Amino acid sequence: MKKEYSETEIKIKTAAKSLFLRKGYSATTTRDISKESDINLALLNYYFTSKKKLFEIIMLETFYDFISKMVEVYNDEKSTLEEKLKLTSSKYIDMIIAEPHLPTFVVNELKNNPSSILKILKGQIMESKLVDQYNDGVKKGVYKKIDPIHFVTNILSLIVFPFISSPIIIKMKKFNRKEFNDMMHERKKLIPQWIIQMIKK
Amino acid sequence: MKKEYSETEIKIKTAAKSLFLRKGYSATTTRDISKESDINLALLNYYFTSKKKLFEIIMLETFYDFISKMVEVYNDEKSTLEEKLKLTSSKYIDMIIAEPHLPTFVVNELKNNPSSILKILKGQIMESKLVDQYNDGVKKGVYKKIDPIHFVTNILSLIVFPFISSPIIIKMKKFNRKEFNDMMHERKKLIPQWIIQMIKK
DNA sequence: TTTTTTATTAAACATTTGTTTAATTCAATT
DNA sequence: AATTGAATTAAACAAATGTTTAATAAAAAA
Repeated sequence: MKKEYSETEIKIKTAAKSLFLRKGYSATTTRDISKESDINLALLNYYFTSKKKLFEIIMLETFYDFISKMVEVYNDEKSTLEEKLKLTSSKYIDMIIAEPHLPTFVVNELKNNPSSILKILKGQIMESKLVDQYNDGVKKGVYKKIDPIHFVTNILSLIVFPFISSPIIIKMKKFNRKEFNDMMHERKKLIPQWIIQMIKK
Repeated sequence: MKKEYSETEIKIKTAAKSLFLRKGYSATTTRDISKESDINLALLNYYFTSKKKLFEIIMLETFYDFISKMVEVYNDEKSTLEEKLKLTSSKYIDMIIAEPHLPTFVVNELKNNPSSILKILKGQIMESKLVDQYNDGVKKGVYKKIDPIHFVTNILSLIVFPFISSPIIIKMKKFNRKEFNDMMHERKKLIPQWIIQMIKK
């Protein structure tokens, strides 16, 4: 399944990923990539055929990472619903702090080319252990009976959206980057609490 | 303050807005705009000097609309906090259903050119009546004492993020557009309830 | 009507961009 | 050491793109 990449290929991919994430597909030129990776321009096409093909490889890998991280936690057999919430918040917030351009990148590709991305997404989320646990709670009468899509959506919204709107938050609160990140670390604890309150009867 | 635009200028602006929202700045060409608006290519520069200038005009107008809608409701003197939540959810969800490309457009510009957008954003949100009402609730001991930035962020997150991730939701639930919009209409009622539960002690 | 200003057009211009070619260097194999 | 194939390079190519020019048409002013 996995392809072995040579040193040069990795150099190209690394630079390309960084640029595509920061500036998007159209605004990134092949010469940008060759410069940033310090390889000859022609090698891009030599190894990856075209800018488009290179982009697709990077995009699929990135999106795959993004989804797997979630699915892993959601399907853990041992943990409770609340533990899953805590772990998801924590993992995702750390992940995005490390790569702040990730959300907008995913969002844009979702819009520009949904089909190719969504191939990766099967029933892993709506049929996950987490959703089972939510439905159990509904049956037992401890959680409100609402379509679990709202539950799943709300988790991601509260985690991801603040990053996307970080320039607004930073401006409103006169934050610097560090202060913003601290706020996000704070949310690791808050989001699971909020979600529980939202679903409890 | 406002400029009077001629018929041709409006044709250009309308086409350009539609394209910029759908495809973004870089992926939209001046020839695209001239074709879609059915005007001669040179008229774009004749009236708006450059693609960049045209984009800035459109972007500022769009962002201004986006913020004003929020600020209006947030600063209403007569309504309660809960009423403000209801009205915000309702207005924003309708607004984005009517123009689904708006969130990603704003998000991208926020990322690419935060300064020019954020000029519009003064203290209108953190010093709004809504935040006052929240702080009053905290003082009275009915709301939890948490930085109001979380409160404000959560409202926007729960409203806007589902649109941004609509392709994922549509895929997970095998929705069509209409079914997705129905889900969003449902959230008009749910979001205010959720927010209240989140802040209540 | 004549003149002057404004609006519109087709064509051209200079860059930029993705990709290819053909030559050269490097590494492995014989 | 000679040969073969892969890797790298500089240069070139064609197409796309933002912008300008110079000519014409239309509208407004004289």
